[in-house]
Amino acid sequence: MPAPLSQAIEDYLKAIYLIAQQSRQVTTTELAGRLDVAPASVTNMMKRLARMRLVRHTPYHGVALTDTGAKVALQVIRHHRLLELYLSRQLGVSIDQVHGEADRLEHVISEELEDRIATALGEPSLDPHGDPIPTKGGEVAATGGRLLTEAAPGERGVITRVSDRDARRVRELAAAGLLPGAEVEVVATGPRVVEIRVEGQRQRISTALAEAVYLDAGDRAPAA
Amino acid sequence: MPAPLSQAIEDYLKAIYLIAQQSRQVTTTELAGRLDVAPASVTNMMKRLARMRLVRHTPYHGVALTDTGAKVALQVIRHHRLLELYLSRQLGVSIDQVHGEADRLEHVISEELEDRIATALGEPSLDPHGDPIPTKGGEVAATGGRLLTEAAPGERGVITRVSDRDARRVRELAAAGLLPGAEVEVVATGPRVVEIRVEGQRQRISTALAEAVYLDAGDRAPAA
DNA sequence: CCTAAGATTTAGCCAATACTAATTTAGTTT
DNA sequence: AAACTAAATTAGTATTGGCTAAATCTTAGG
Repeated sequence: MPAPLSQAIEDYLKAIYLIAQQSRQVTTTELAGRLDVAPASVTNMMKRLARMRLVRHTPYHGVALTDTGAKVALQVIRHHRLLELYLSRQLGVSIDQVHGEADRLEHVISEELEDRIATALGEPSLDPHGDPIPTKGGEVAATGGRLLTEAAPGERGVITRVSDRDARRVRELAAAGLLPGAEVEVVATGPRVVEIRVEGQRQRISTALAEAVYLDAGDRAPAA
Repeated sequence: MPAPLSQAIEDYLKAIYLIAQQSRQVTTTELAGRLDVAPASVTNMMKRLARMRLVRHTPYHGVALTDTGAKVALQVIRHHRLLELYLSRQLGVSIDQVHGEADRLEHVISEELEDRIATALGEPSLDPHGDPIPTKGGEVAATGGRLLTEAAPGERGVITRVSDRDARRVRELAAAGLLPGAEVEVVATGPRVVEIRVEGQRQRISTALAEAVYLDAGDRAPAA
């Protein structure tokens, strides 16, 4: 079997995967920002990962995961999301904290523990933020849905996903009742603020916050 | 707050604590053996830990934890034993595997998660091997009990503790029904083999195996 | 009381992973 | 097309934590 990969390597691969989902280019700076590391450190690591055939690196033009690299990334993401759900559901860890906790645990759980957690949760397919949990084989369900900020006034839908990147933002979303499953109707949109109705309650939230919320592909028109 | 200590440092402190429980001297070689590391590496680390005031190091004569060092060690051991119990009880991880799993998890769980685990378990005081779980304040119950190998034929007692150092040995103990709570009667002792009755069943086990088993301070004489 | 064996430490080295500062490249602007 | 800017890379350095080989200390036996 191959030598186990370091936590640092797993973090880089995960970050590359997640960035690649949103932009066609995975740049050095983007990675550096995401990992809170100097750009030079990223370049360094990219050369190492390329030598290990975990990424393909075109100097000055970004990196992409190889198949092997993607496998690793998906396995780490599976750990992460299973742990998030487990911590939330079985141990009552609050939704804004599960991400940070899982970021550390994801690197140290065994295959066996991963299986037991998945079984205990009933082989779930979504984490508490609505992100899909990759299968052991590395398949991931597509994440559909439209941005709350891109819905027109009058539209309504059910929240399917919220970004888990920043714990504070998640805490604010939770406080506003904006978590997966909640029903939202857009009342009015402005450049800085969005007015919505959540589970009957009228609310105004900042556009920044609303940008972390995704709705299902549901009705464009309000129900009668 | 102080910078968080590395996993390596935590491992050294834990090992020093555990060795100190059994021998008055904590030697370089003993540590090297326990941590599976070269003796020179231990010396190196001892100097570092001494500079950090986590241990007192008398060159050529061993180390001892400072109060600060002992606090850290006990906190790590608390994590370890809570996790062992949690994994065993809530996730069904087998008793010979919990130790290895906990060895990795112990370094990454937050204070908050520690608390939630302790609460979920009802603030337990013993781990699955019968080792006491230190309190948050760093108190540890004394581990009494006599070695199974030192009991005379005819004596009986309840197993209070088994060594968890080697997974294979624990697996053998589990297979023989020799886990904390089991009632044992010593039938005969020899240099290589011990004959016992466990929960009614006659068994012969190697002395090496029996050396990992501790009985309560109970009856020296067999019940009528 | 001296010496050899065994334990410990020292010296010098390496890999992983990060940093800053300096340089180079790519892409855009005039 | 020259020049500028932003991004990326290179060069050189530090720290952590490990290693081997060589030197040194402790201690038990003779």
